[in-house]
Amino acid sequence: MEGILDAAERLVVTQSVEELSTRAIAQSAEVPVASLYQYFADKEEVLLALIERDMAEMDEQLAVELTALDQLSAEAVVRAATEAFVTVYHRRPAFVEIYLRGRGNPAIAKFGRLHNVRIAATLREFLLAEGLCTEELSPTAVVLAVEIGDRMFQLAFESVDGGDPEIVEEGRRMLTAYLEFYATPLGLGR
Amino acid sequence: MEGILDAAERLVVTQSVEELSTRAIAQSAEVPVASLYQYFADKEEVLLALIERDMAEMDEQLAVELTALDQLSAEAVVRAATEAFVTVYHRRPAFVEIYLRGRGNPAIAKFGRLHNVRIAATLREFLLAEGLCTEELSPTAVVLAVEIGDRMFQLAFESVDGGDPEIVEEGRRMLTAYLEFYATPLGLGR
Amino acid sequence: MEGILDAAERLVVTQSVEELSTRAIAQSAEVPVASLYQYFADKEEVLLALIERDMAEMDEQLAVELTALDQLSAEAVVRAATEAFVTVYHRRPAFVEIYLRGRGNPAIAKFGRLHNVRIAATLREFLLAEGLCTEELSPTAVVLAVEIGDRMFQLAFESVDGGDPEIVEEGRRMLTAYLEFYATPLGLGR
Amino acid sequence: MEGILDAAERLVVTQSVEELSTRAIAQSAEVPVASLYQYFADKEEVLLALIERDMAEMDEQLAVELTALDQLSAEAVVRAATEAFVTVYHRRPAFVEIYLRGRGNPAIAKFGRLHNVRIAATLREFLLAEGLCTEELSPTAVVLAVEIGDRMFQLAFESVDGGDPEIVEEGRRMLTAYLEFYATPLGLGR
DNA sequence: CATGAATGAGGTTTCATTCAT
DNA sequence: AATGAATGAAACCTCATTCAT
Repeated sequence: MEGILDAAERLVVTQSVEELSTRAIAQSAEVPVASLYQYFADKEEVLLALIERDMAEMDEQLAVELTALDQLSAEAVVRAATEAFVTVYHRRPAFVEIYLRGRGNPAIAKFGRLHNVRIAATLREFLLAEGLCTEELSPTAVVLAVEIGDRMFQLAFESVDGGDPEIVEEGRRMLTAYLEFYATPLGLGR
Repeated sequence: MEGILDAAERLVVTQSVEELSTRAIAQSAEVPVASLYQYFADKEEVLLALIERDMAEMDEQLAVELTALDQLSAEAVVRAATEAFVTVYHRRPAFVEIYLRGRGNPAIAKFGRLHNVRIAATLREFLLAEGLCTEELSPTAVVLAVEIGDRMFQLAFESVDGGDPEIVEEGRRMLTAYLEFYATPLGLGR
Repeated sequence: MEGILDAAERLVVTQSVEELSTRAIAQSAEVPVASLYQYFADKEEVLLALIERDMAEMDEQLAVELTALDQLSAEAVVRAATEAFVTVYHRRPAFVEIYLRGRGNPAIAKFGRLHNVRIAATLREFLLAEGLCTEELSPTAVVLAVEIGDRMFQLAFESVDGGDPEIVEEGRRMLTAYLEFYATPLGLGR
Repeated sequence: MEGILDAAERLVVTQSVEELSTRAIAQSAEVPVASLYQYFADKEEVLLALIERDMAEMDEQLAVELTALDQLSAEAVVRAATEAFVTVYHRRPAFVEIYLRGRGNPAIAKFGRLHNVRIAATLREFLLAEGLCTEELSPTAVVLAVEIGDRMFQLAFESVDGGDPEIVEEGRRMLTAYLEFYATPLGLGR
C-alpha cells in the first residue's frame, strides 16, 4: 500500500497527473493492477492519499516555523510560512506536481482548496492572536494570500529546479506588502 | 475551421479540457473527425488556436484600457489591467476554462506562460514609459505579478460564476501594494 | 451460512442473477468474501442452495394445495397447482428472479428443468391416481405443461408486480383445455 | 459489419448470451475490437442487430405460411404459425440461443416482448378477419399464446437438436385447445 | 478537398477464486 | 474455522490518428 503510493509519487514527477494511469502505477509498484483496488476505491483515491500524506507534513512544518519565530511581524510571518512551503516542496517534488500543477483534476482541486482554507485559518488565527493584524483582515483575504503563495511557488518551481529564489523573494515582498495593509503597528514592526 | 474552434469553445465550458475529445469536437461541429485533421495537426493545435484567438482579444482589450486611462498611477494601471481581464473573461467563458483551469495540459501551460510574459512586457514598458515605476521593477517581477493576477482570477471565477468581486478587489489591493514598492512618486499618485 | 443465502436472496431481487457477485453477497451478509467459500464450493452453489430452499417450499405448497382439493377435476388440479406457484412466488420474490428470469445461467436452467420434471411427475401421478386423466397423458406432456406454466408466470410477473391476474387466468384456461384433452369423464367434471 | 454479426451468430450457438464478449466476437470476426464500435454503440446493439435480422425473416415466414393456408381453422392457423417458427429456428440456430434463451439480458427481453406483441397482433388480426375467432379473444390472450409458443420451442430445442417433434406436437395441441375456446364454428372447423 | 473506415494502444474497473496465516 | 490479502484474467469501451478512396 505504501509501495503503491511511493510508485505513484515516483511517476507523477515524470509524467503529469493526467497522464498517470493505474496500469503504470501498478507496474512501477510491481503489483498487479487488481491489488491497487484492494486499498483504493479508484484512481482518484490514490492521488488524494498521496496529497494527504504530504499535506500533513506541510501542516507540521508550518507549525514548526511559526513556533520558531523569535521576532514577530507581518513580514516575519510571511517569511516563516513561505519557508515552510519551500522546505516541504524541496523534500517532496511529487507534491509540487500533484498539488501545484494537478489542479486540472477536480478532486485534487477541491482537496487543495480545502487545505488552503485550513492553512489560511491557521495563519489568520496566528496573526490576530499575536496582534499583528486587525480584524479587518477577512478570512477570504488570507485564503487569497495562501493561493497566491501557491501560484508563486508554482512559478518558482516551474522555471528552476528547487525553486527560483528571485521569484520567491518577490512573492514574499508582495505578500508582505499586502498583509501590511491590514497590519497593526506591531505587525508593521513598529 | 472557425466552426471547429467554435465547437471546441462550446464544449470546453461544459467539460474540462482533459475530457475534451476530437470525436466530441467533430460531432459538435458537425464535421467528420477526419476533417479536423485537415486544418489542425493534432488535438493540441485546436486548443492552441482557440486560446490564441482569445489572447489576441485580451491583448487588444488591455491596450484599450491602458489608452483610456486619464489619471496615471500604479493603482490605476492595476485596475485597468485587471479590468481588461475581467471584461474578456466575461465575454469568453471558455477562455476561463482553458486558460485558467487547463494548465494541466503542457502545451496550454507553455502557451499561457508565453502570453503572460508578453503581457508583462507590455505592462512593464507602459509603467516605465509613463514614469510610474523605476527600472528596479524587473521583468521577472512583472511576470510574477501577471501570474498572480491569473491565480486571483482563477480563484475568483472558481467560487462565483462571473467572478467573485471581493476576491478581485483584494487581488487588486495586493498587486497595487506590490507595484507601489517599485513606484515613482508619480506612480504612487503623489 | 443461512445469512449468506439470505443476503443473496435479498440482492437478487434488486439486481439480476448475472449481476450478482460474490463480493456483493459477502458484503451484504457482513462476512468476508473468503468465508463464503467455507460453505460453498463456488458462486453457482450459492444460487443452487438458494433455489433449493425455495423449491422445497414450493413442493410442500403444491402438496398442501392438492390435498386440500375437495372437488376433483382437471380444472381444479390446474387451479390448485397454479395457486401453489402464485403463493410461493408472492412469498419469495427472489425466487421469481432466480427461477423465472435466471435461466441464462446454465446451472440454474438445469436445476429448474429437473425441478419441473419432478413437479410434473408428482402432478401426473396425482392425475392418474385420482382417475382424472388417462395413461395417454405422457410424462413429456406434463413436463411441457409445467414449463408452460413457468412461462405464463414469467410473463405475468414481468408486466405486473405480484403477477398480472388476467394472464394467470388465461394461462389456467390454456392448461385446463390442454389437460382436458387427456381427461377421463371424471377429470372433465362429468 | 456483416462479418461481425456473423461472428456473433457463430459464437452464440456455442456459448451462452451472457458469456458472449466483445473480445471474442472481434477475434472471431478477425477485426480489432475497436472496429466493432464503429458500427455498434455497444455490445447490446450487436445482439439486437442480430435478432432483428432473424426477426424480419420470421415475420416473412409467418406471412408466407398464413398465405399458403388452403383450409381455414384455429388448428390450421396454429399449425401454420408454429411451422413458421420451426422453419426459422431450424435455419437459424443462433436465434434459438439469443431469442429463446437469452432473455436474461434486459435488452433482449424487451425486444423479444415487442416482437411477440407484433406477431400476436398479426395473428389476432388474421384470426378475426377470417372469422375464425370472436372478439372475445383479447390481445393479451394472443400474446400469452405466442409466448407460450416460444417456451414450447425452447423446451423442444433444448432436449433435441432440431427440436423434439413430440413436444412441438403437444404444444400445438395445447395452443389449439386454447384458441378453440375463443373460436367461431368456422374456427372449430365446423 | 473531404471523409468513411480502420485500428493499435491503452484506459479503468470487476470478477471469482486461492492461500498463508 | 476464519479471513485479509493477493491476483490472473477478463470485462467493456475510448482515444487520437492514419489512409485509401
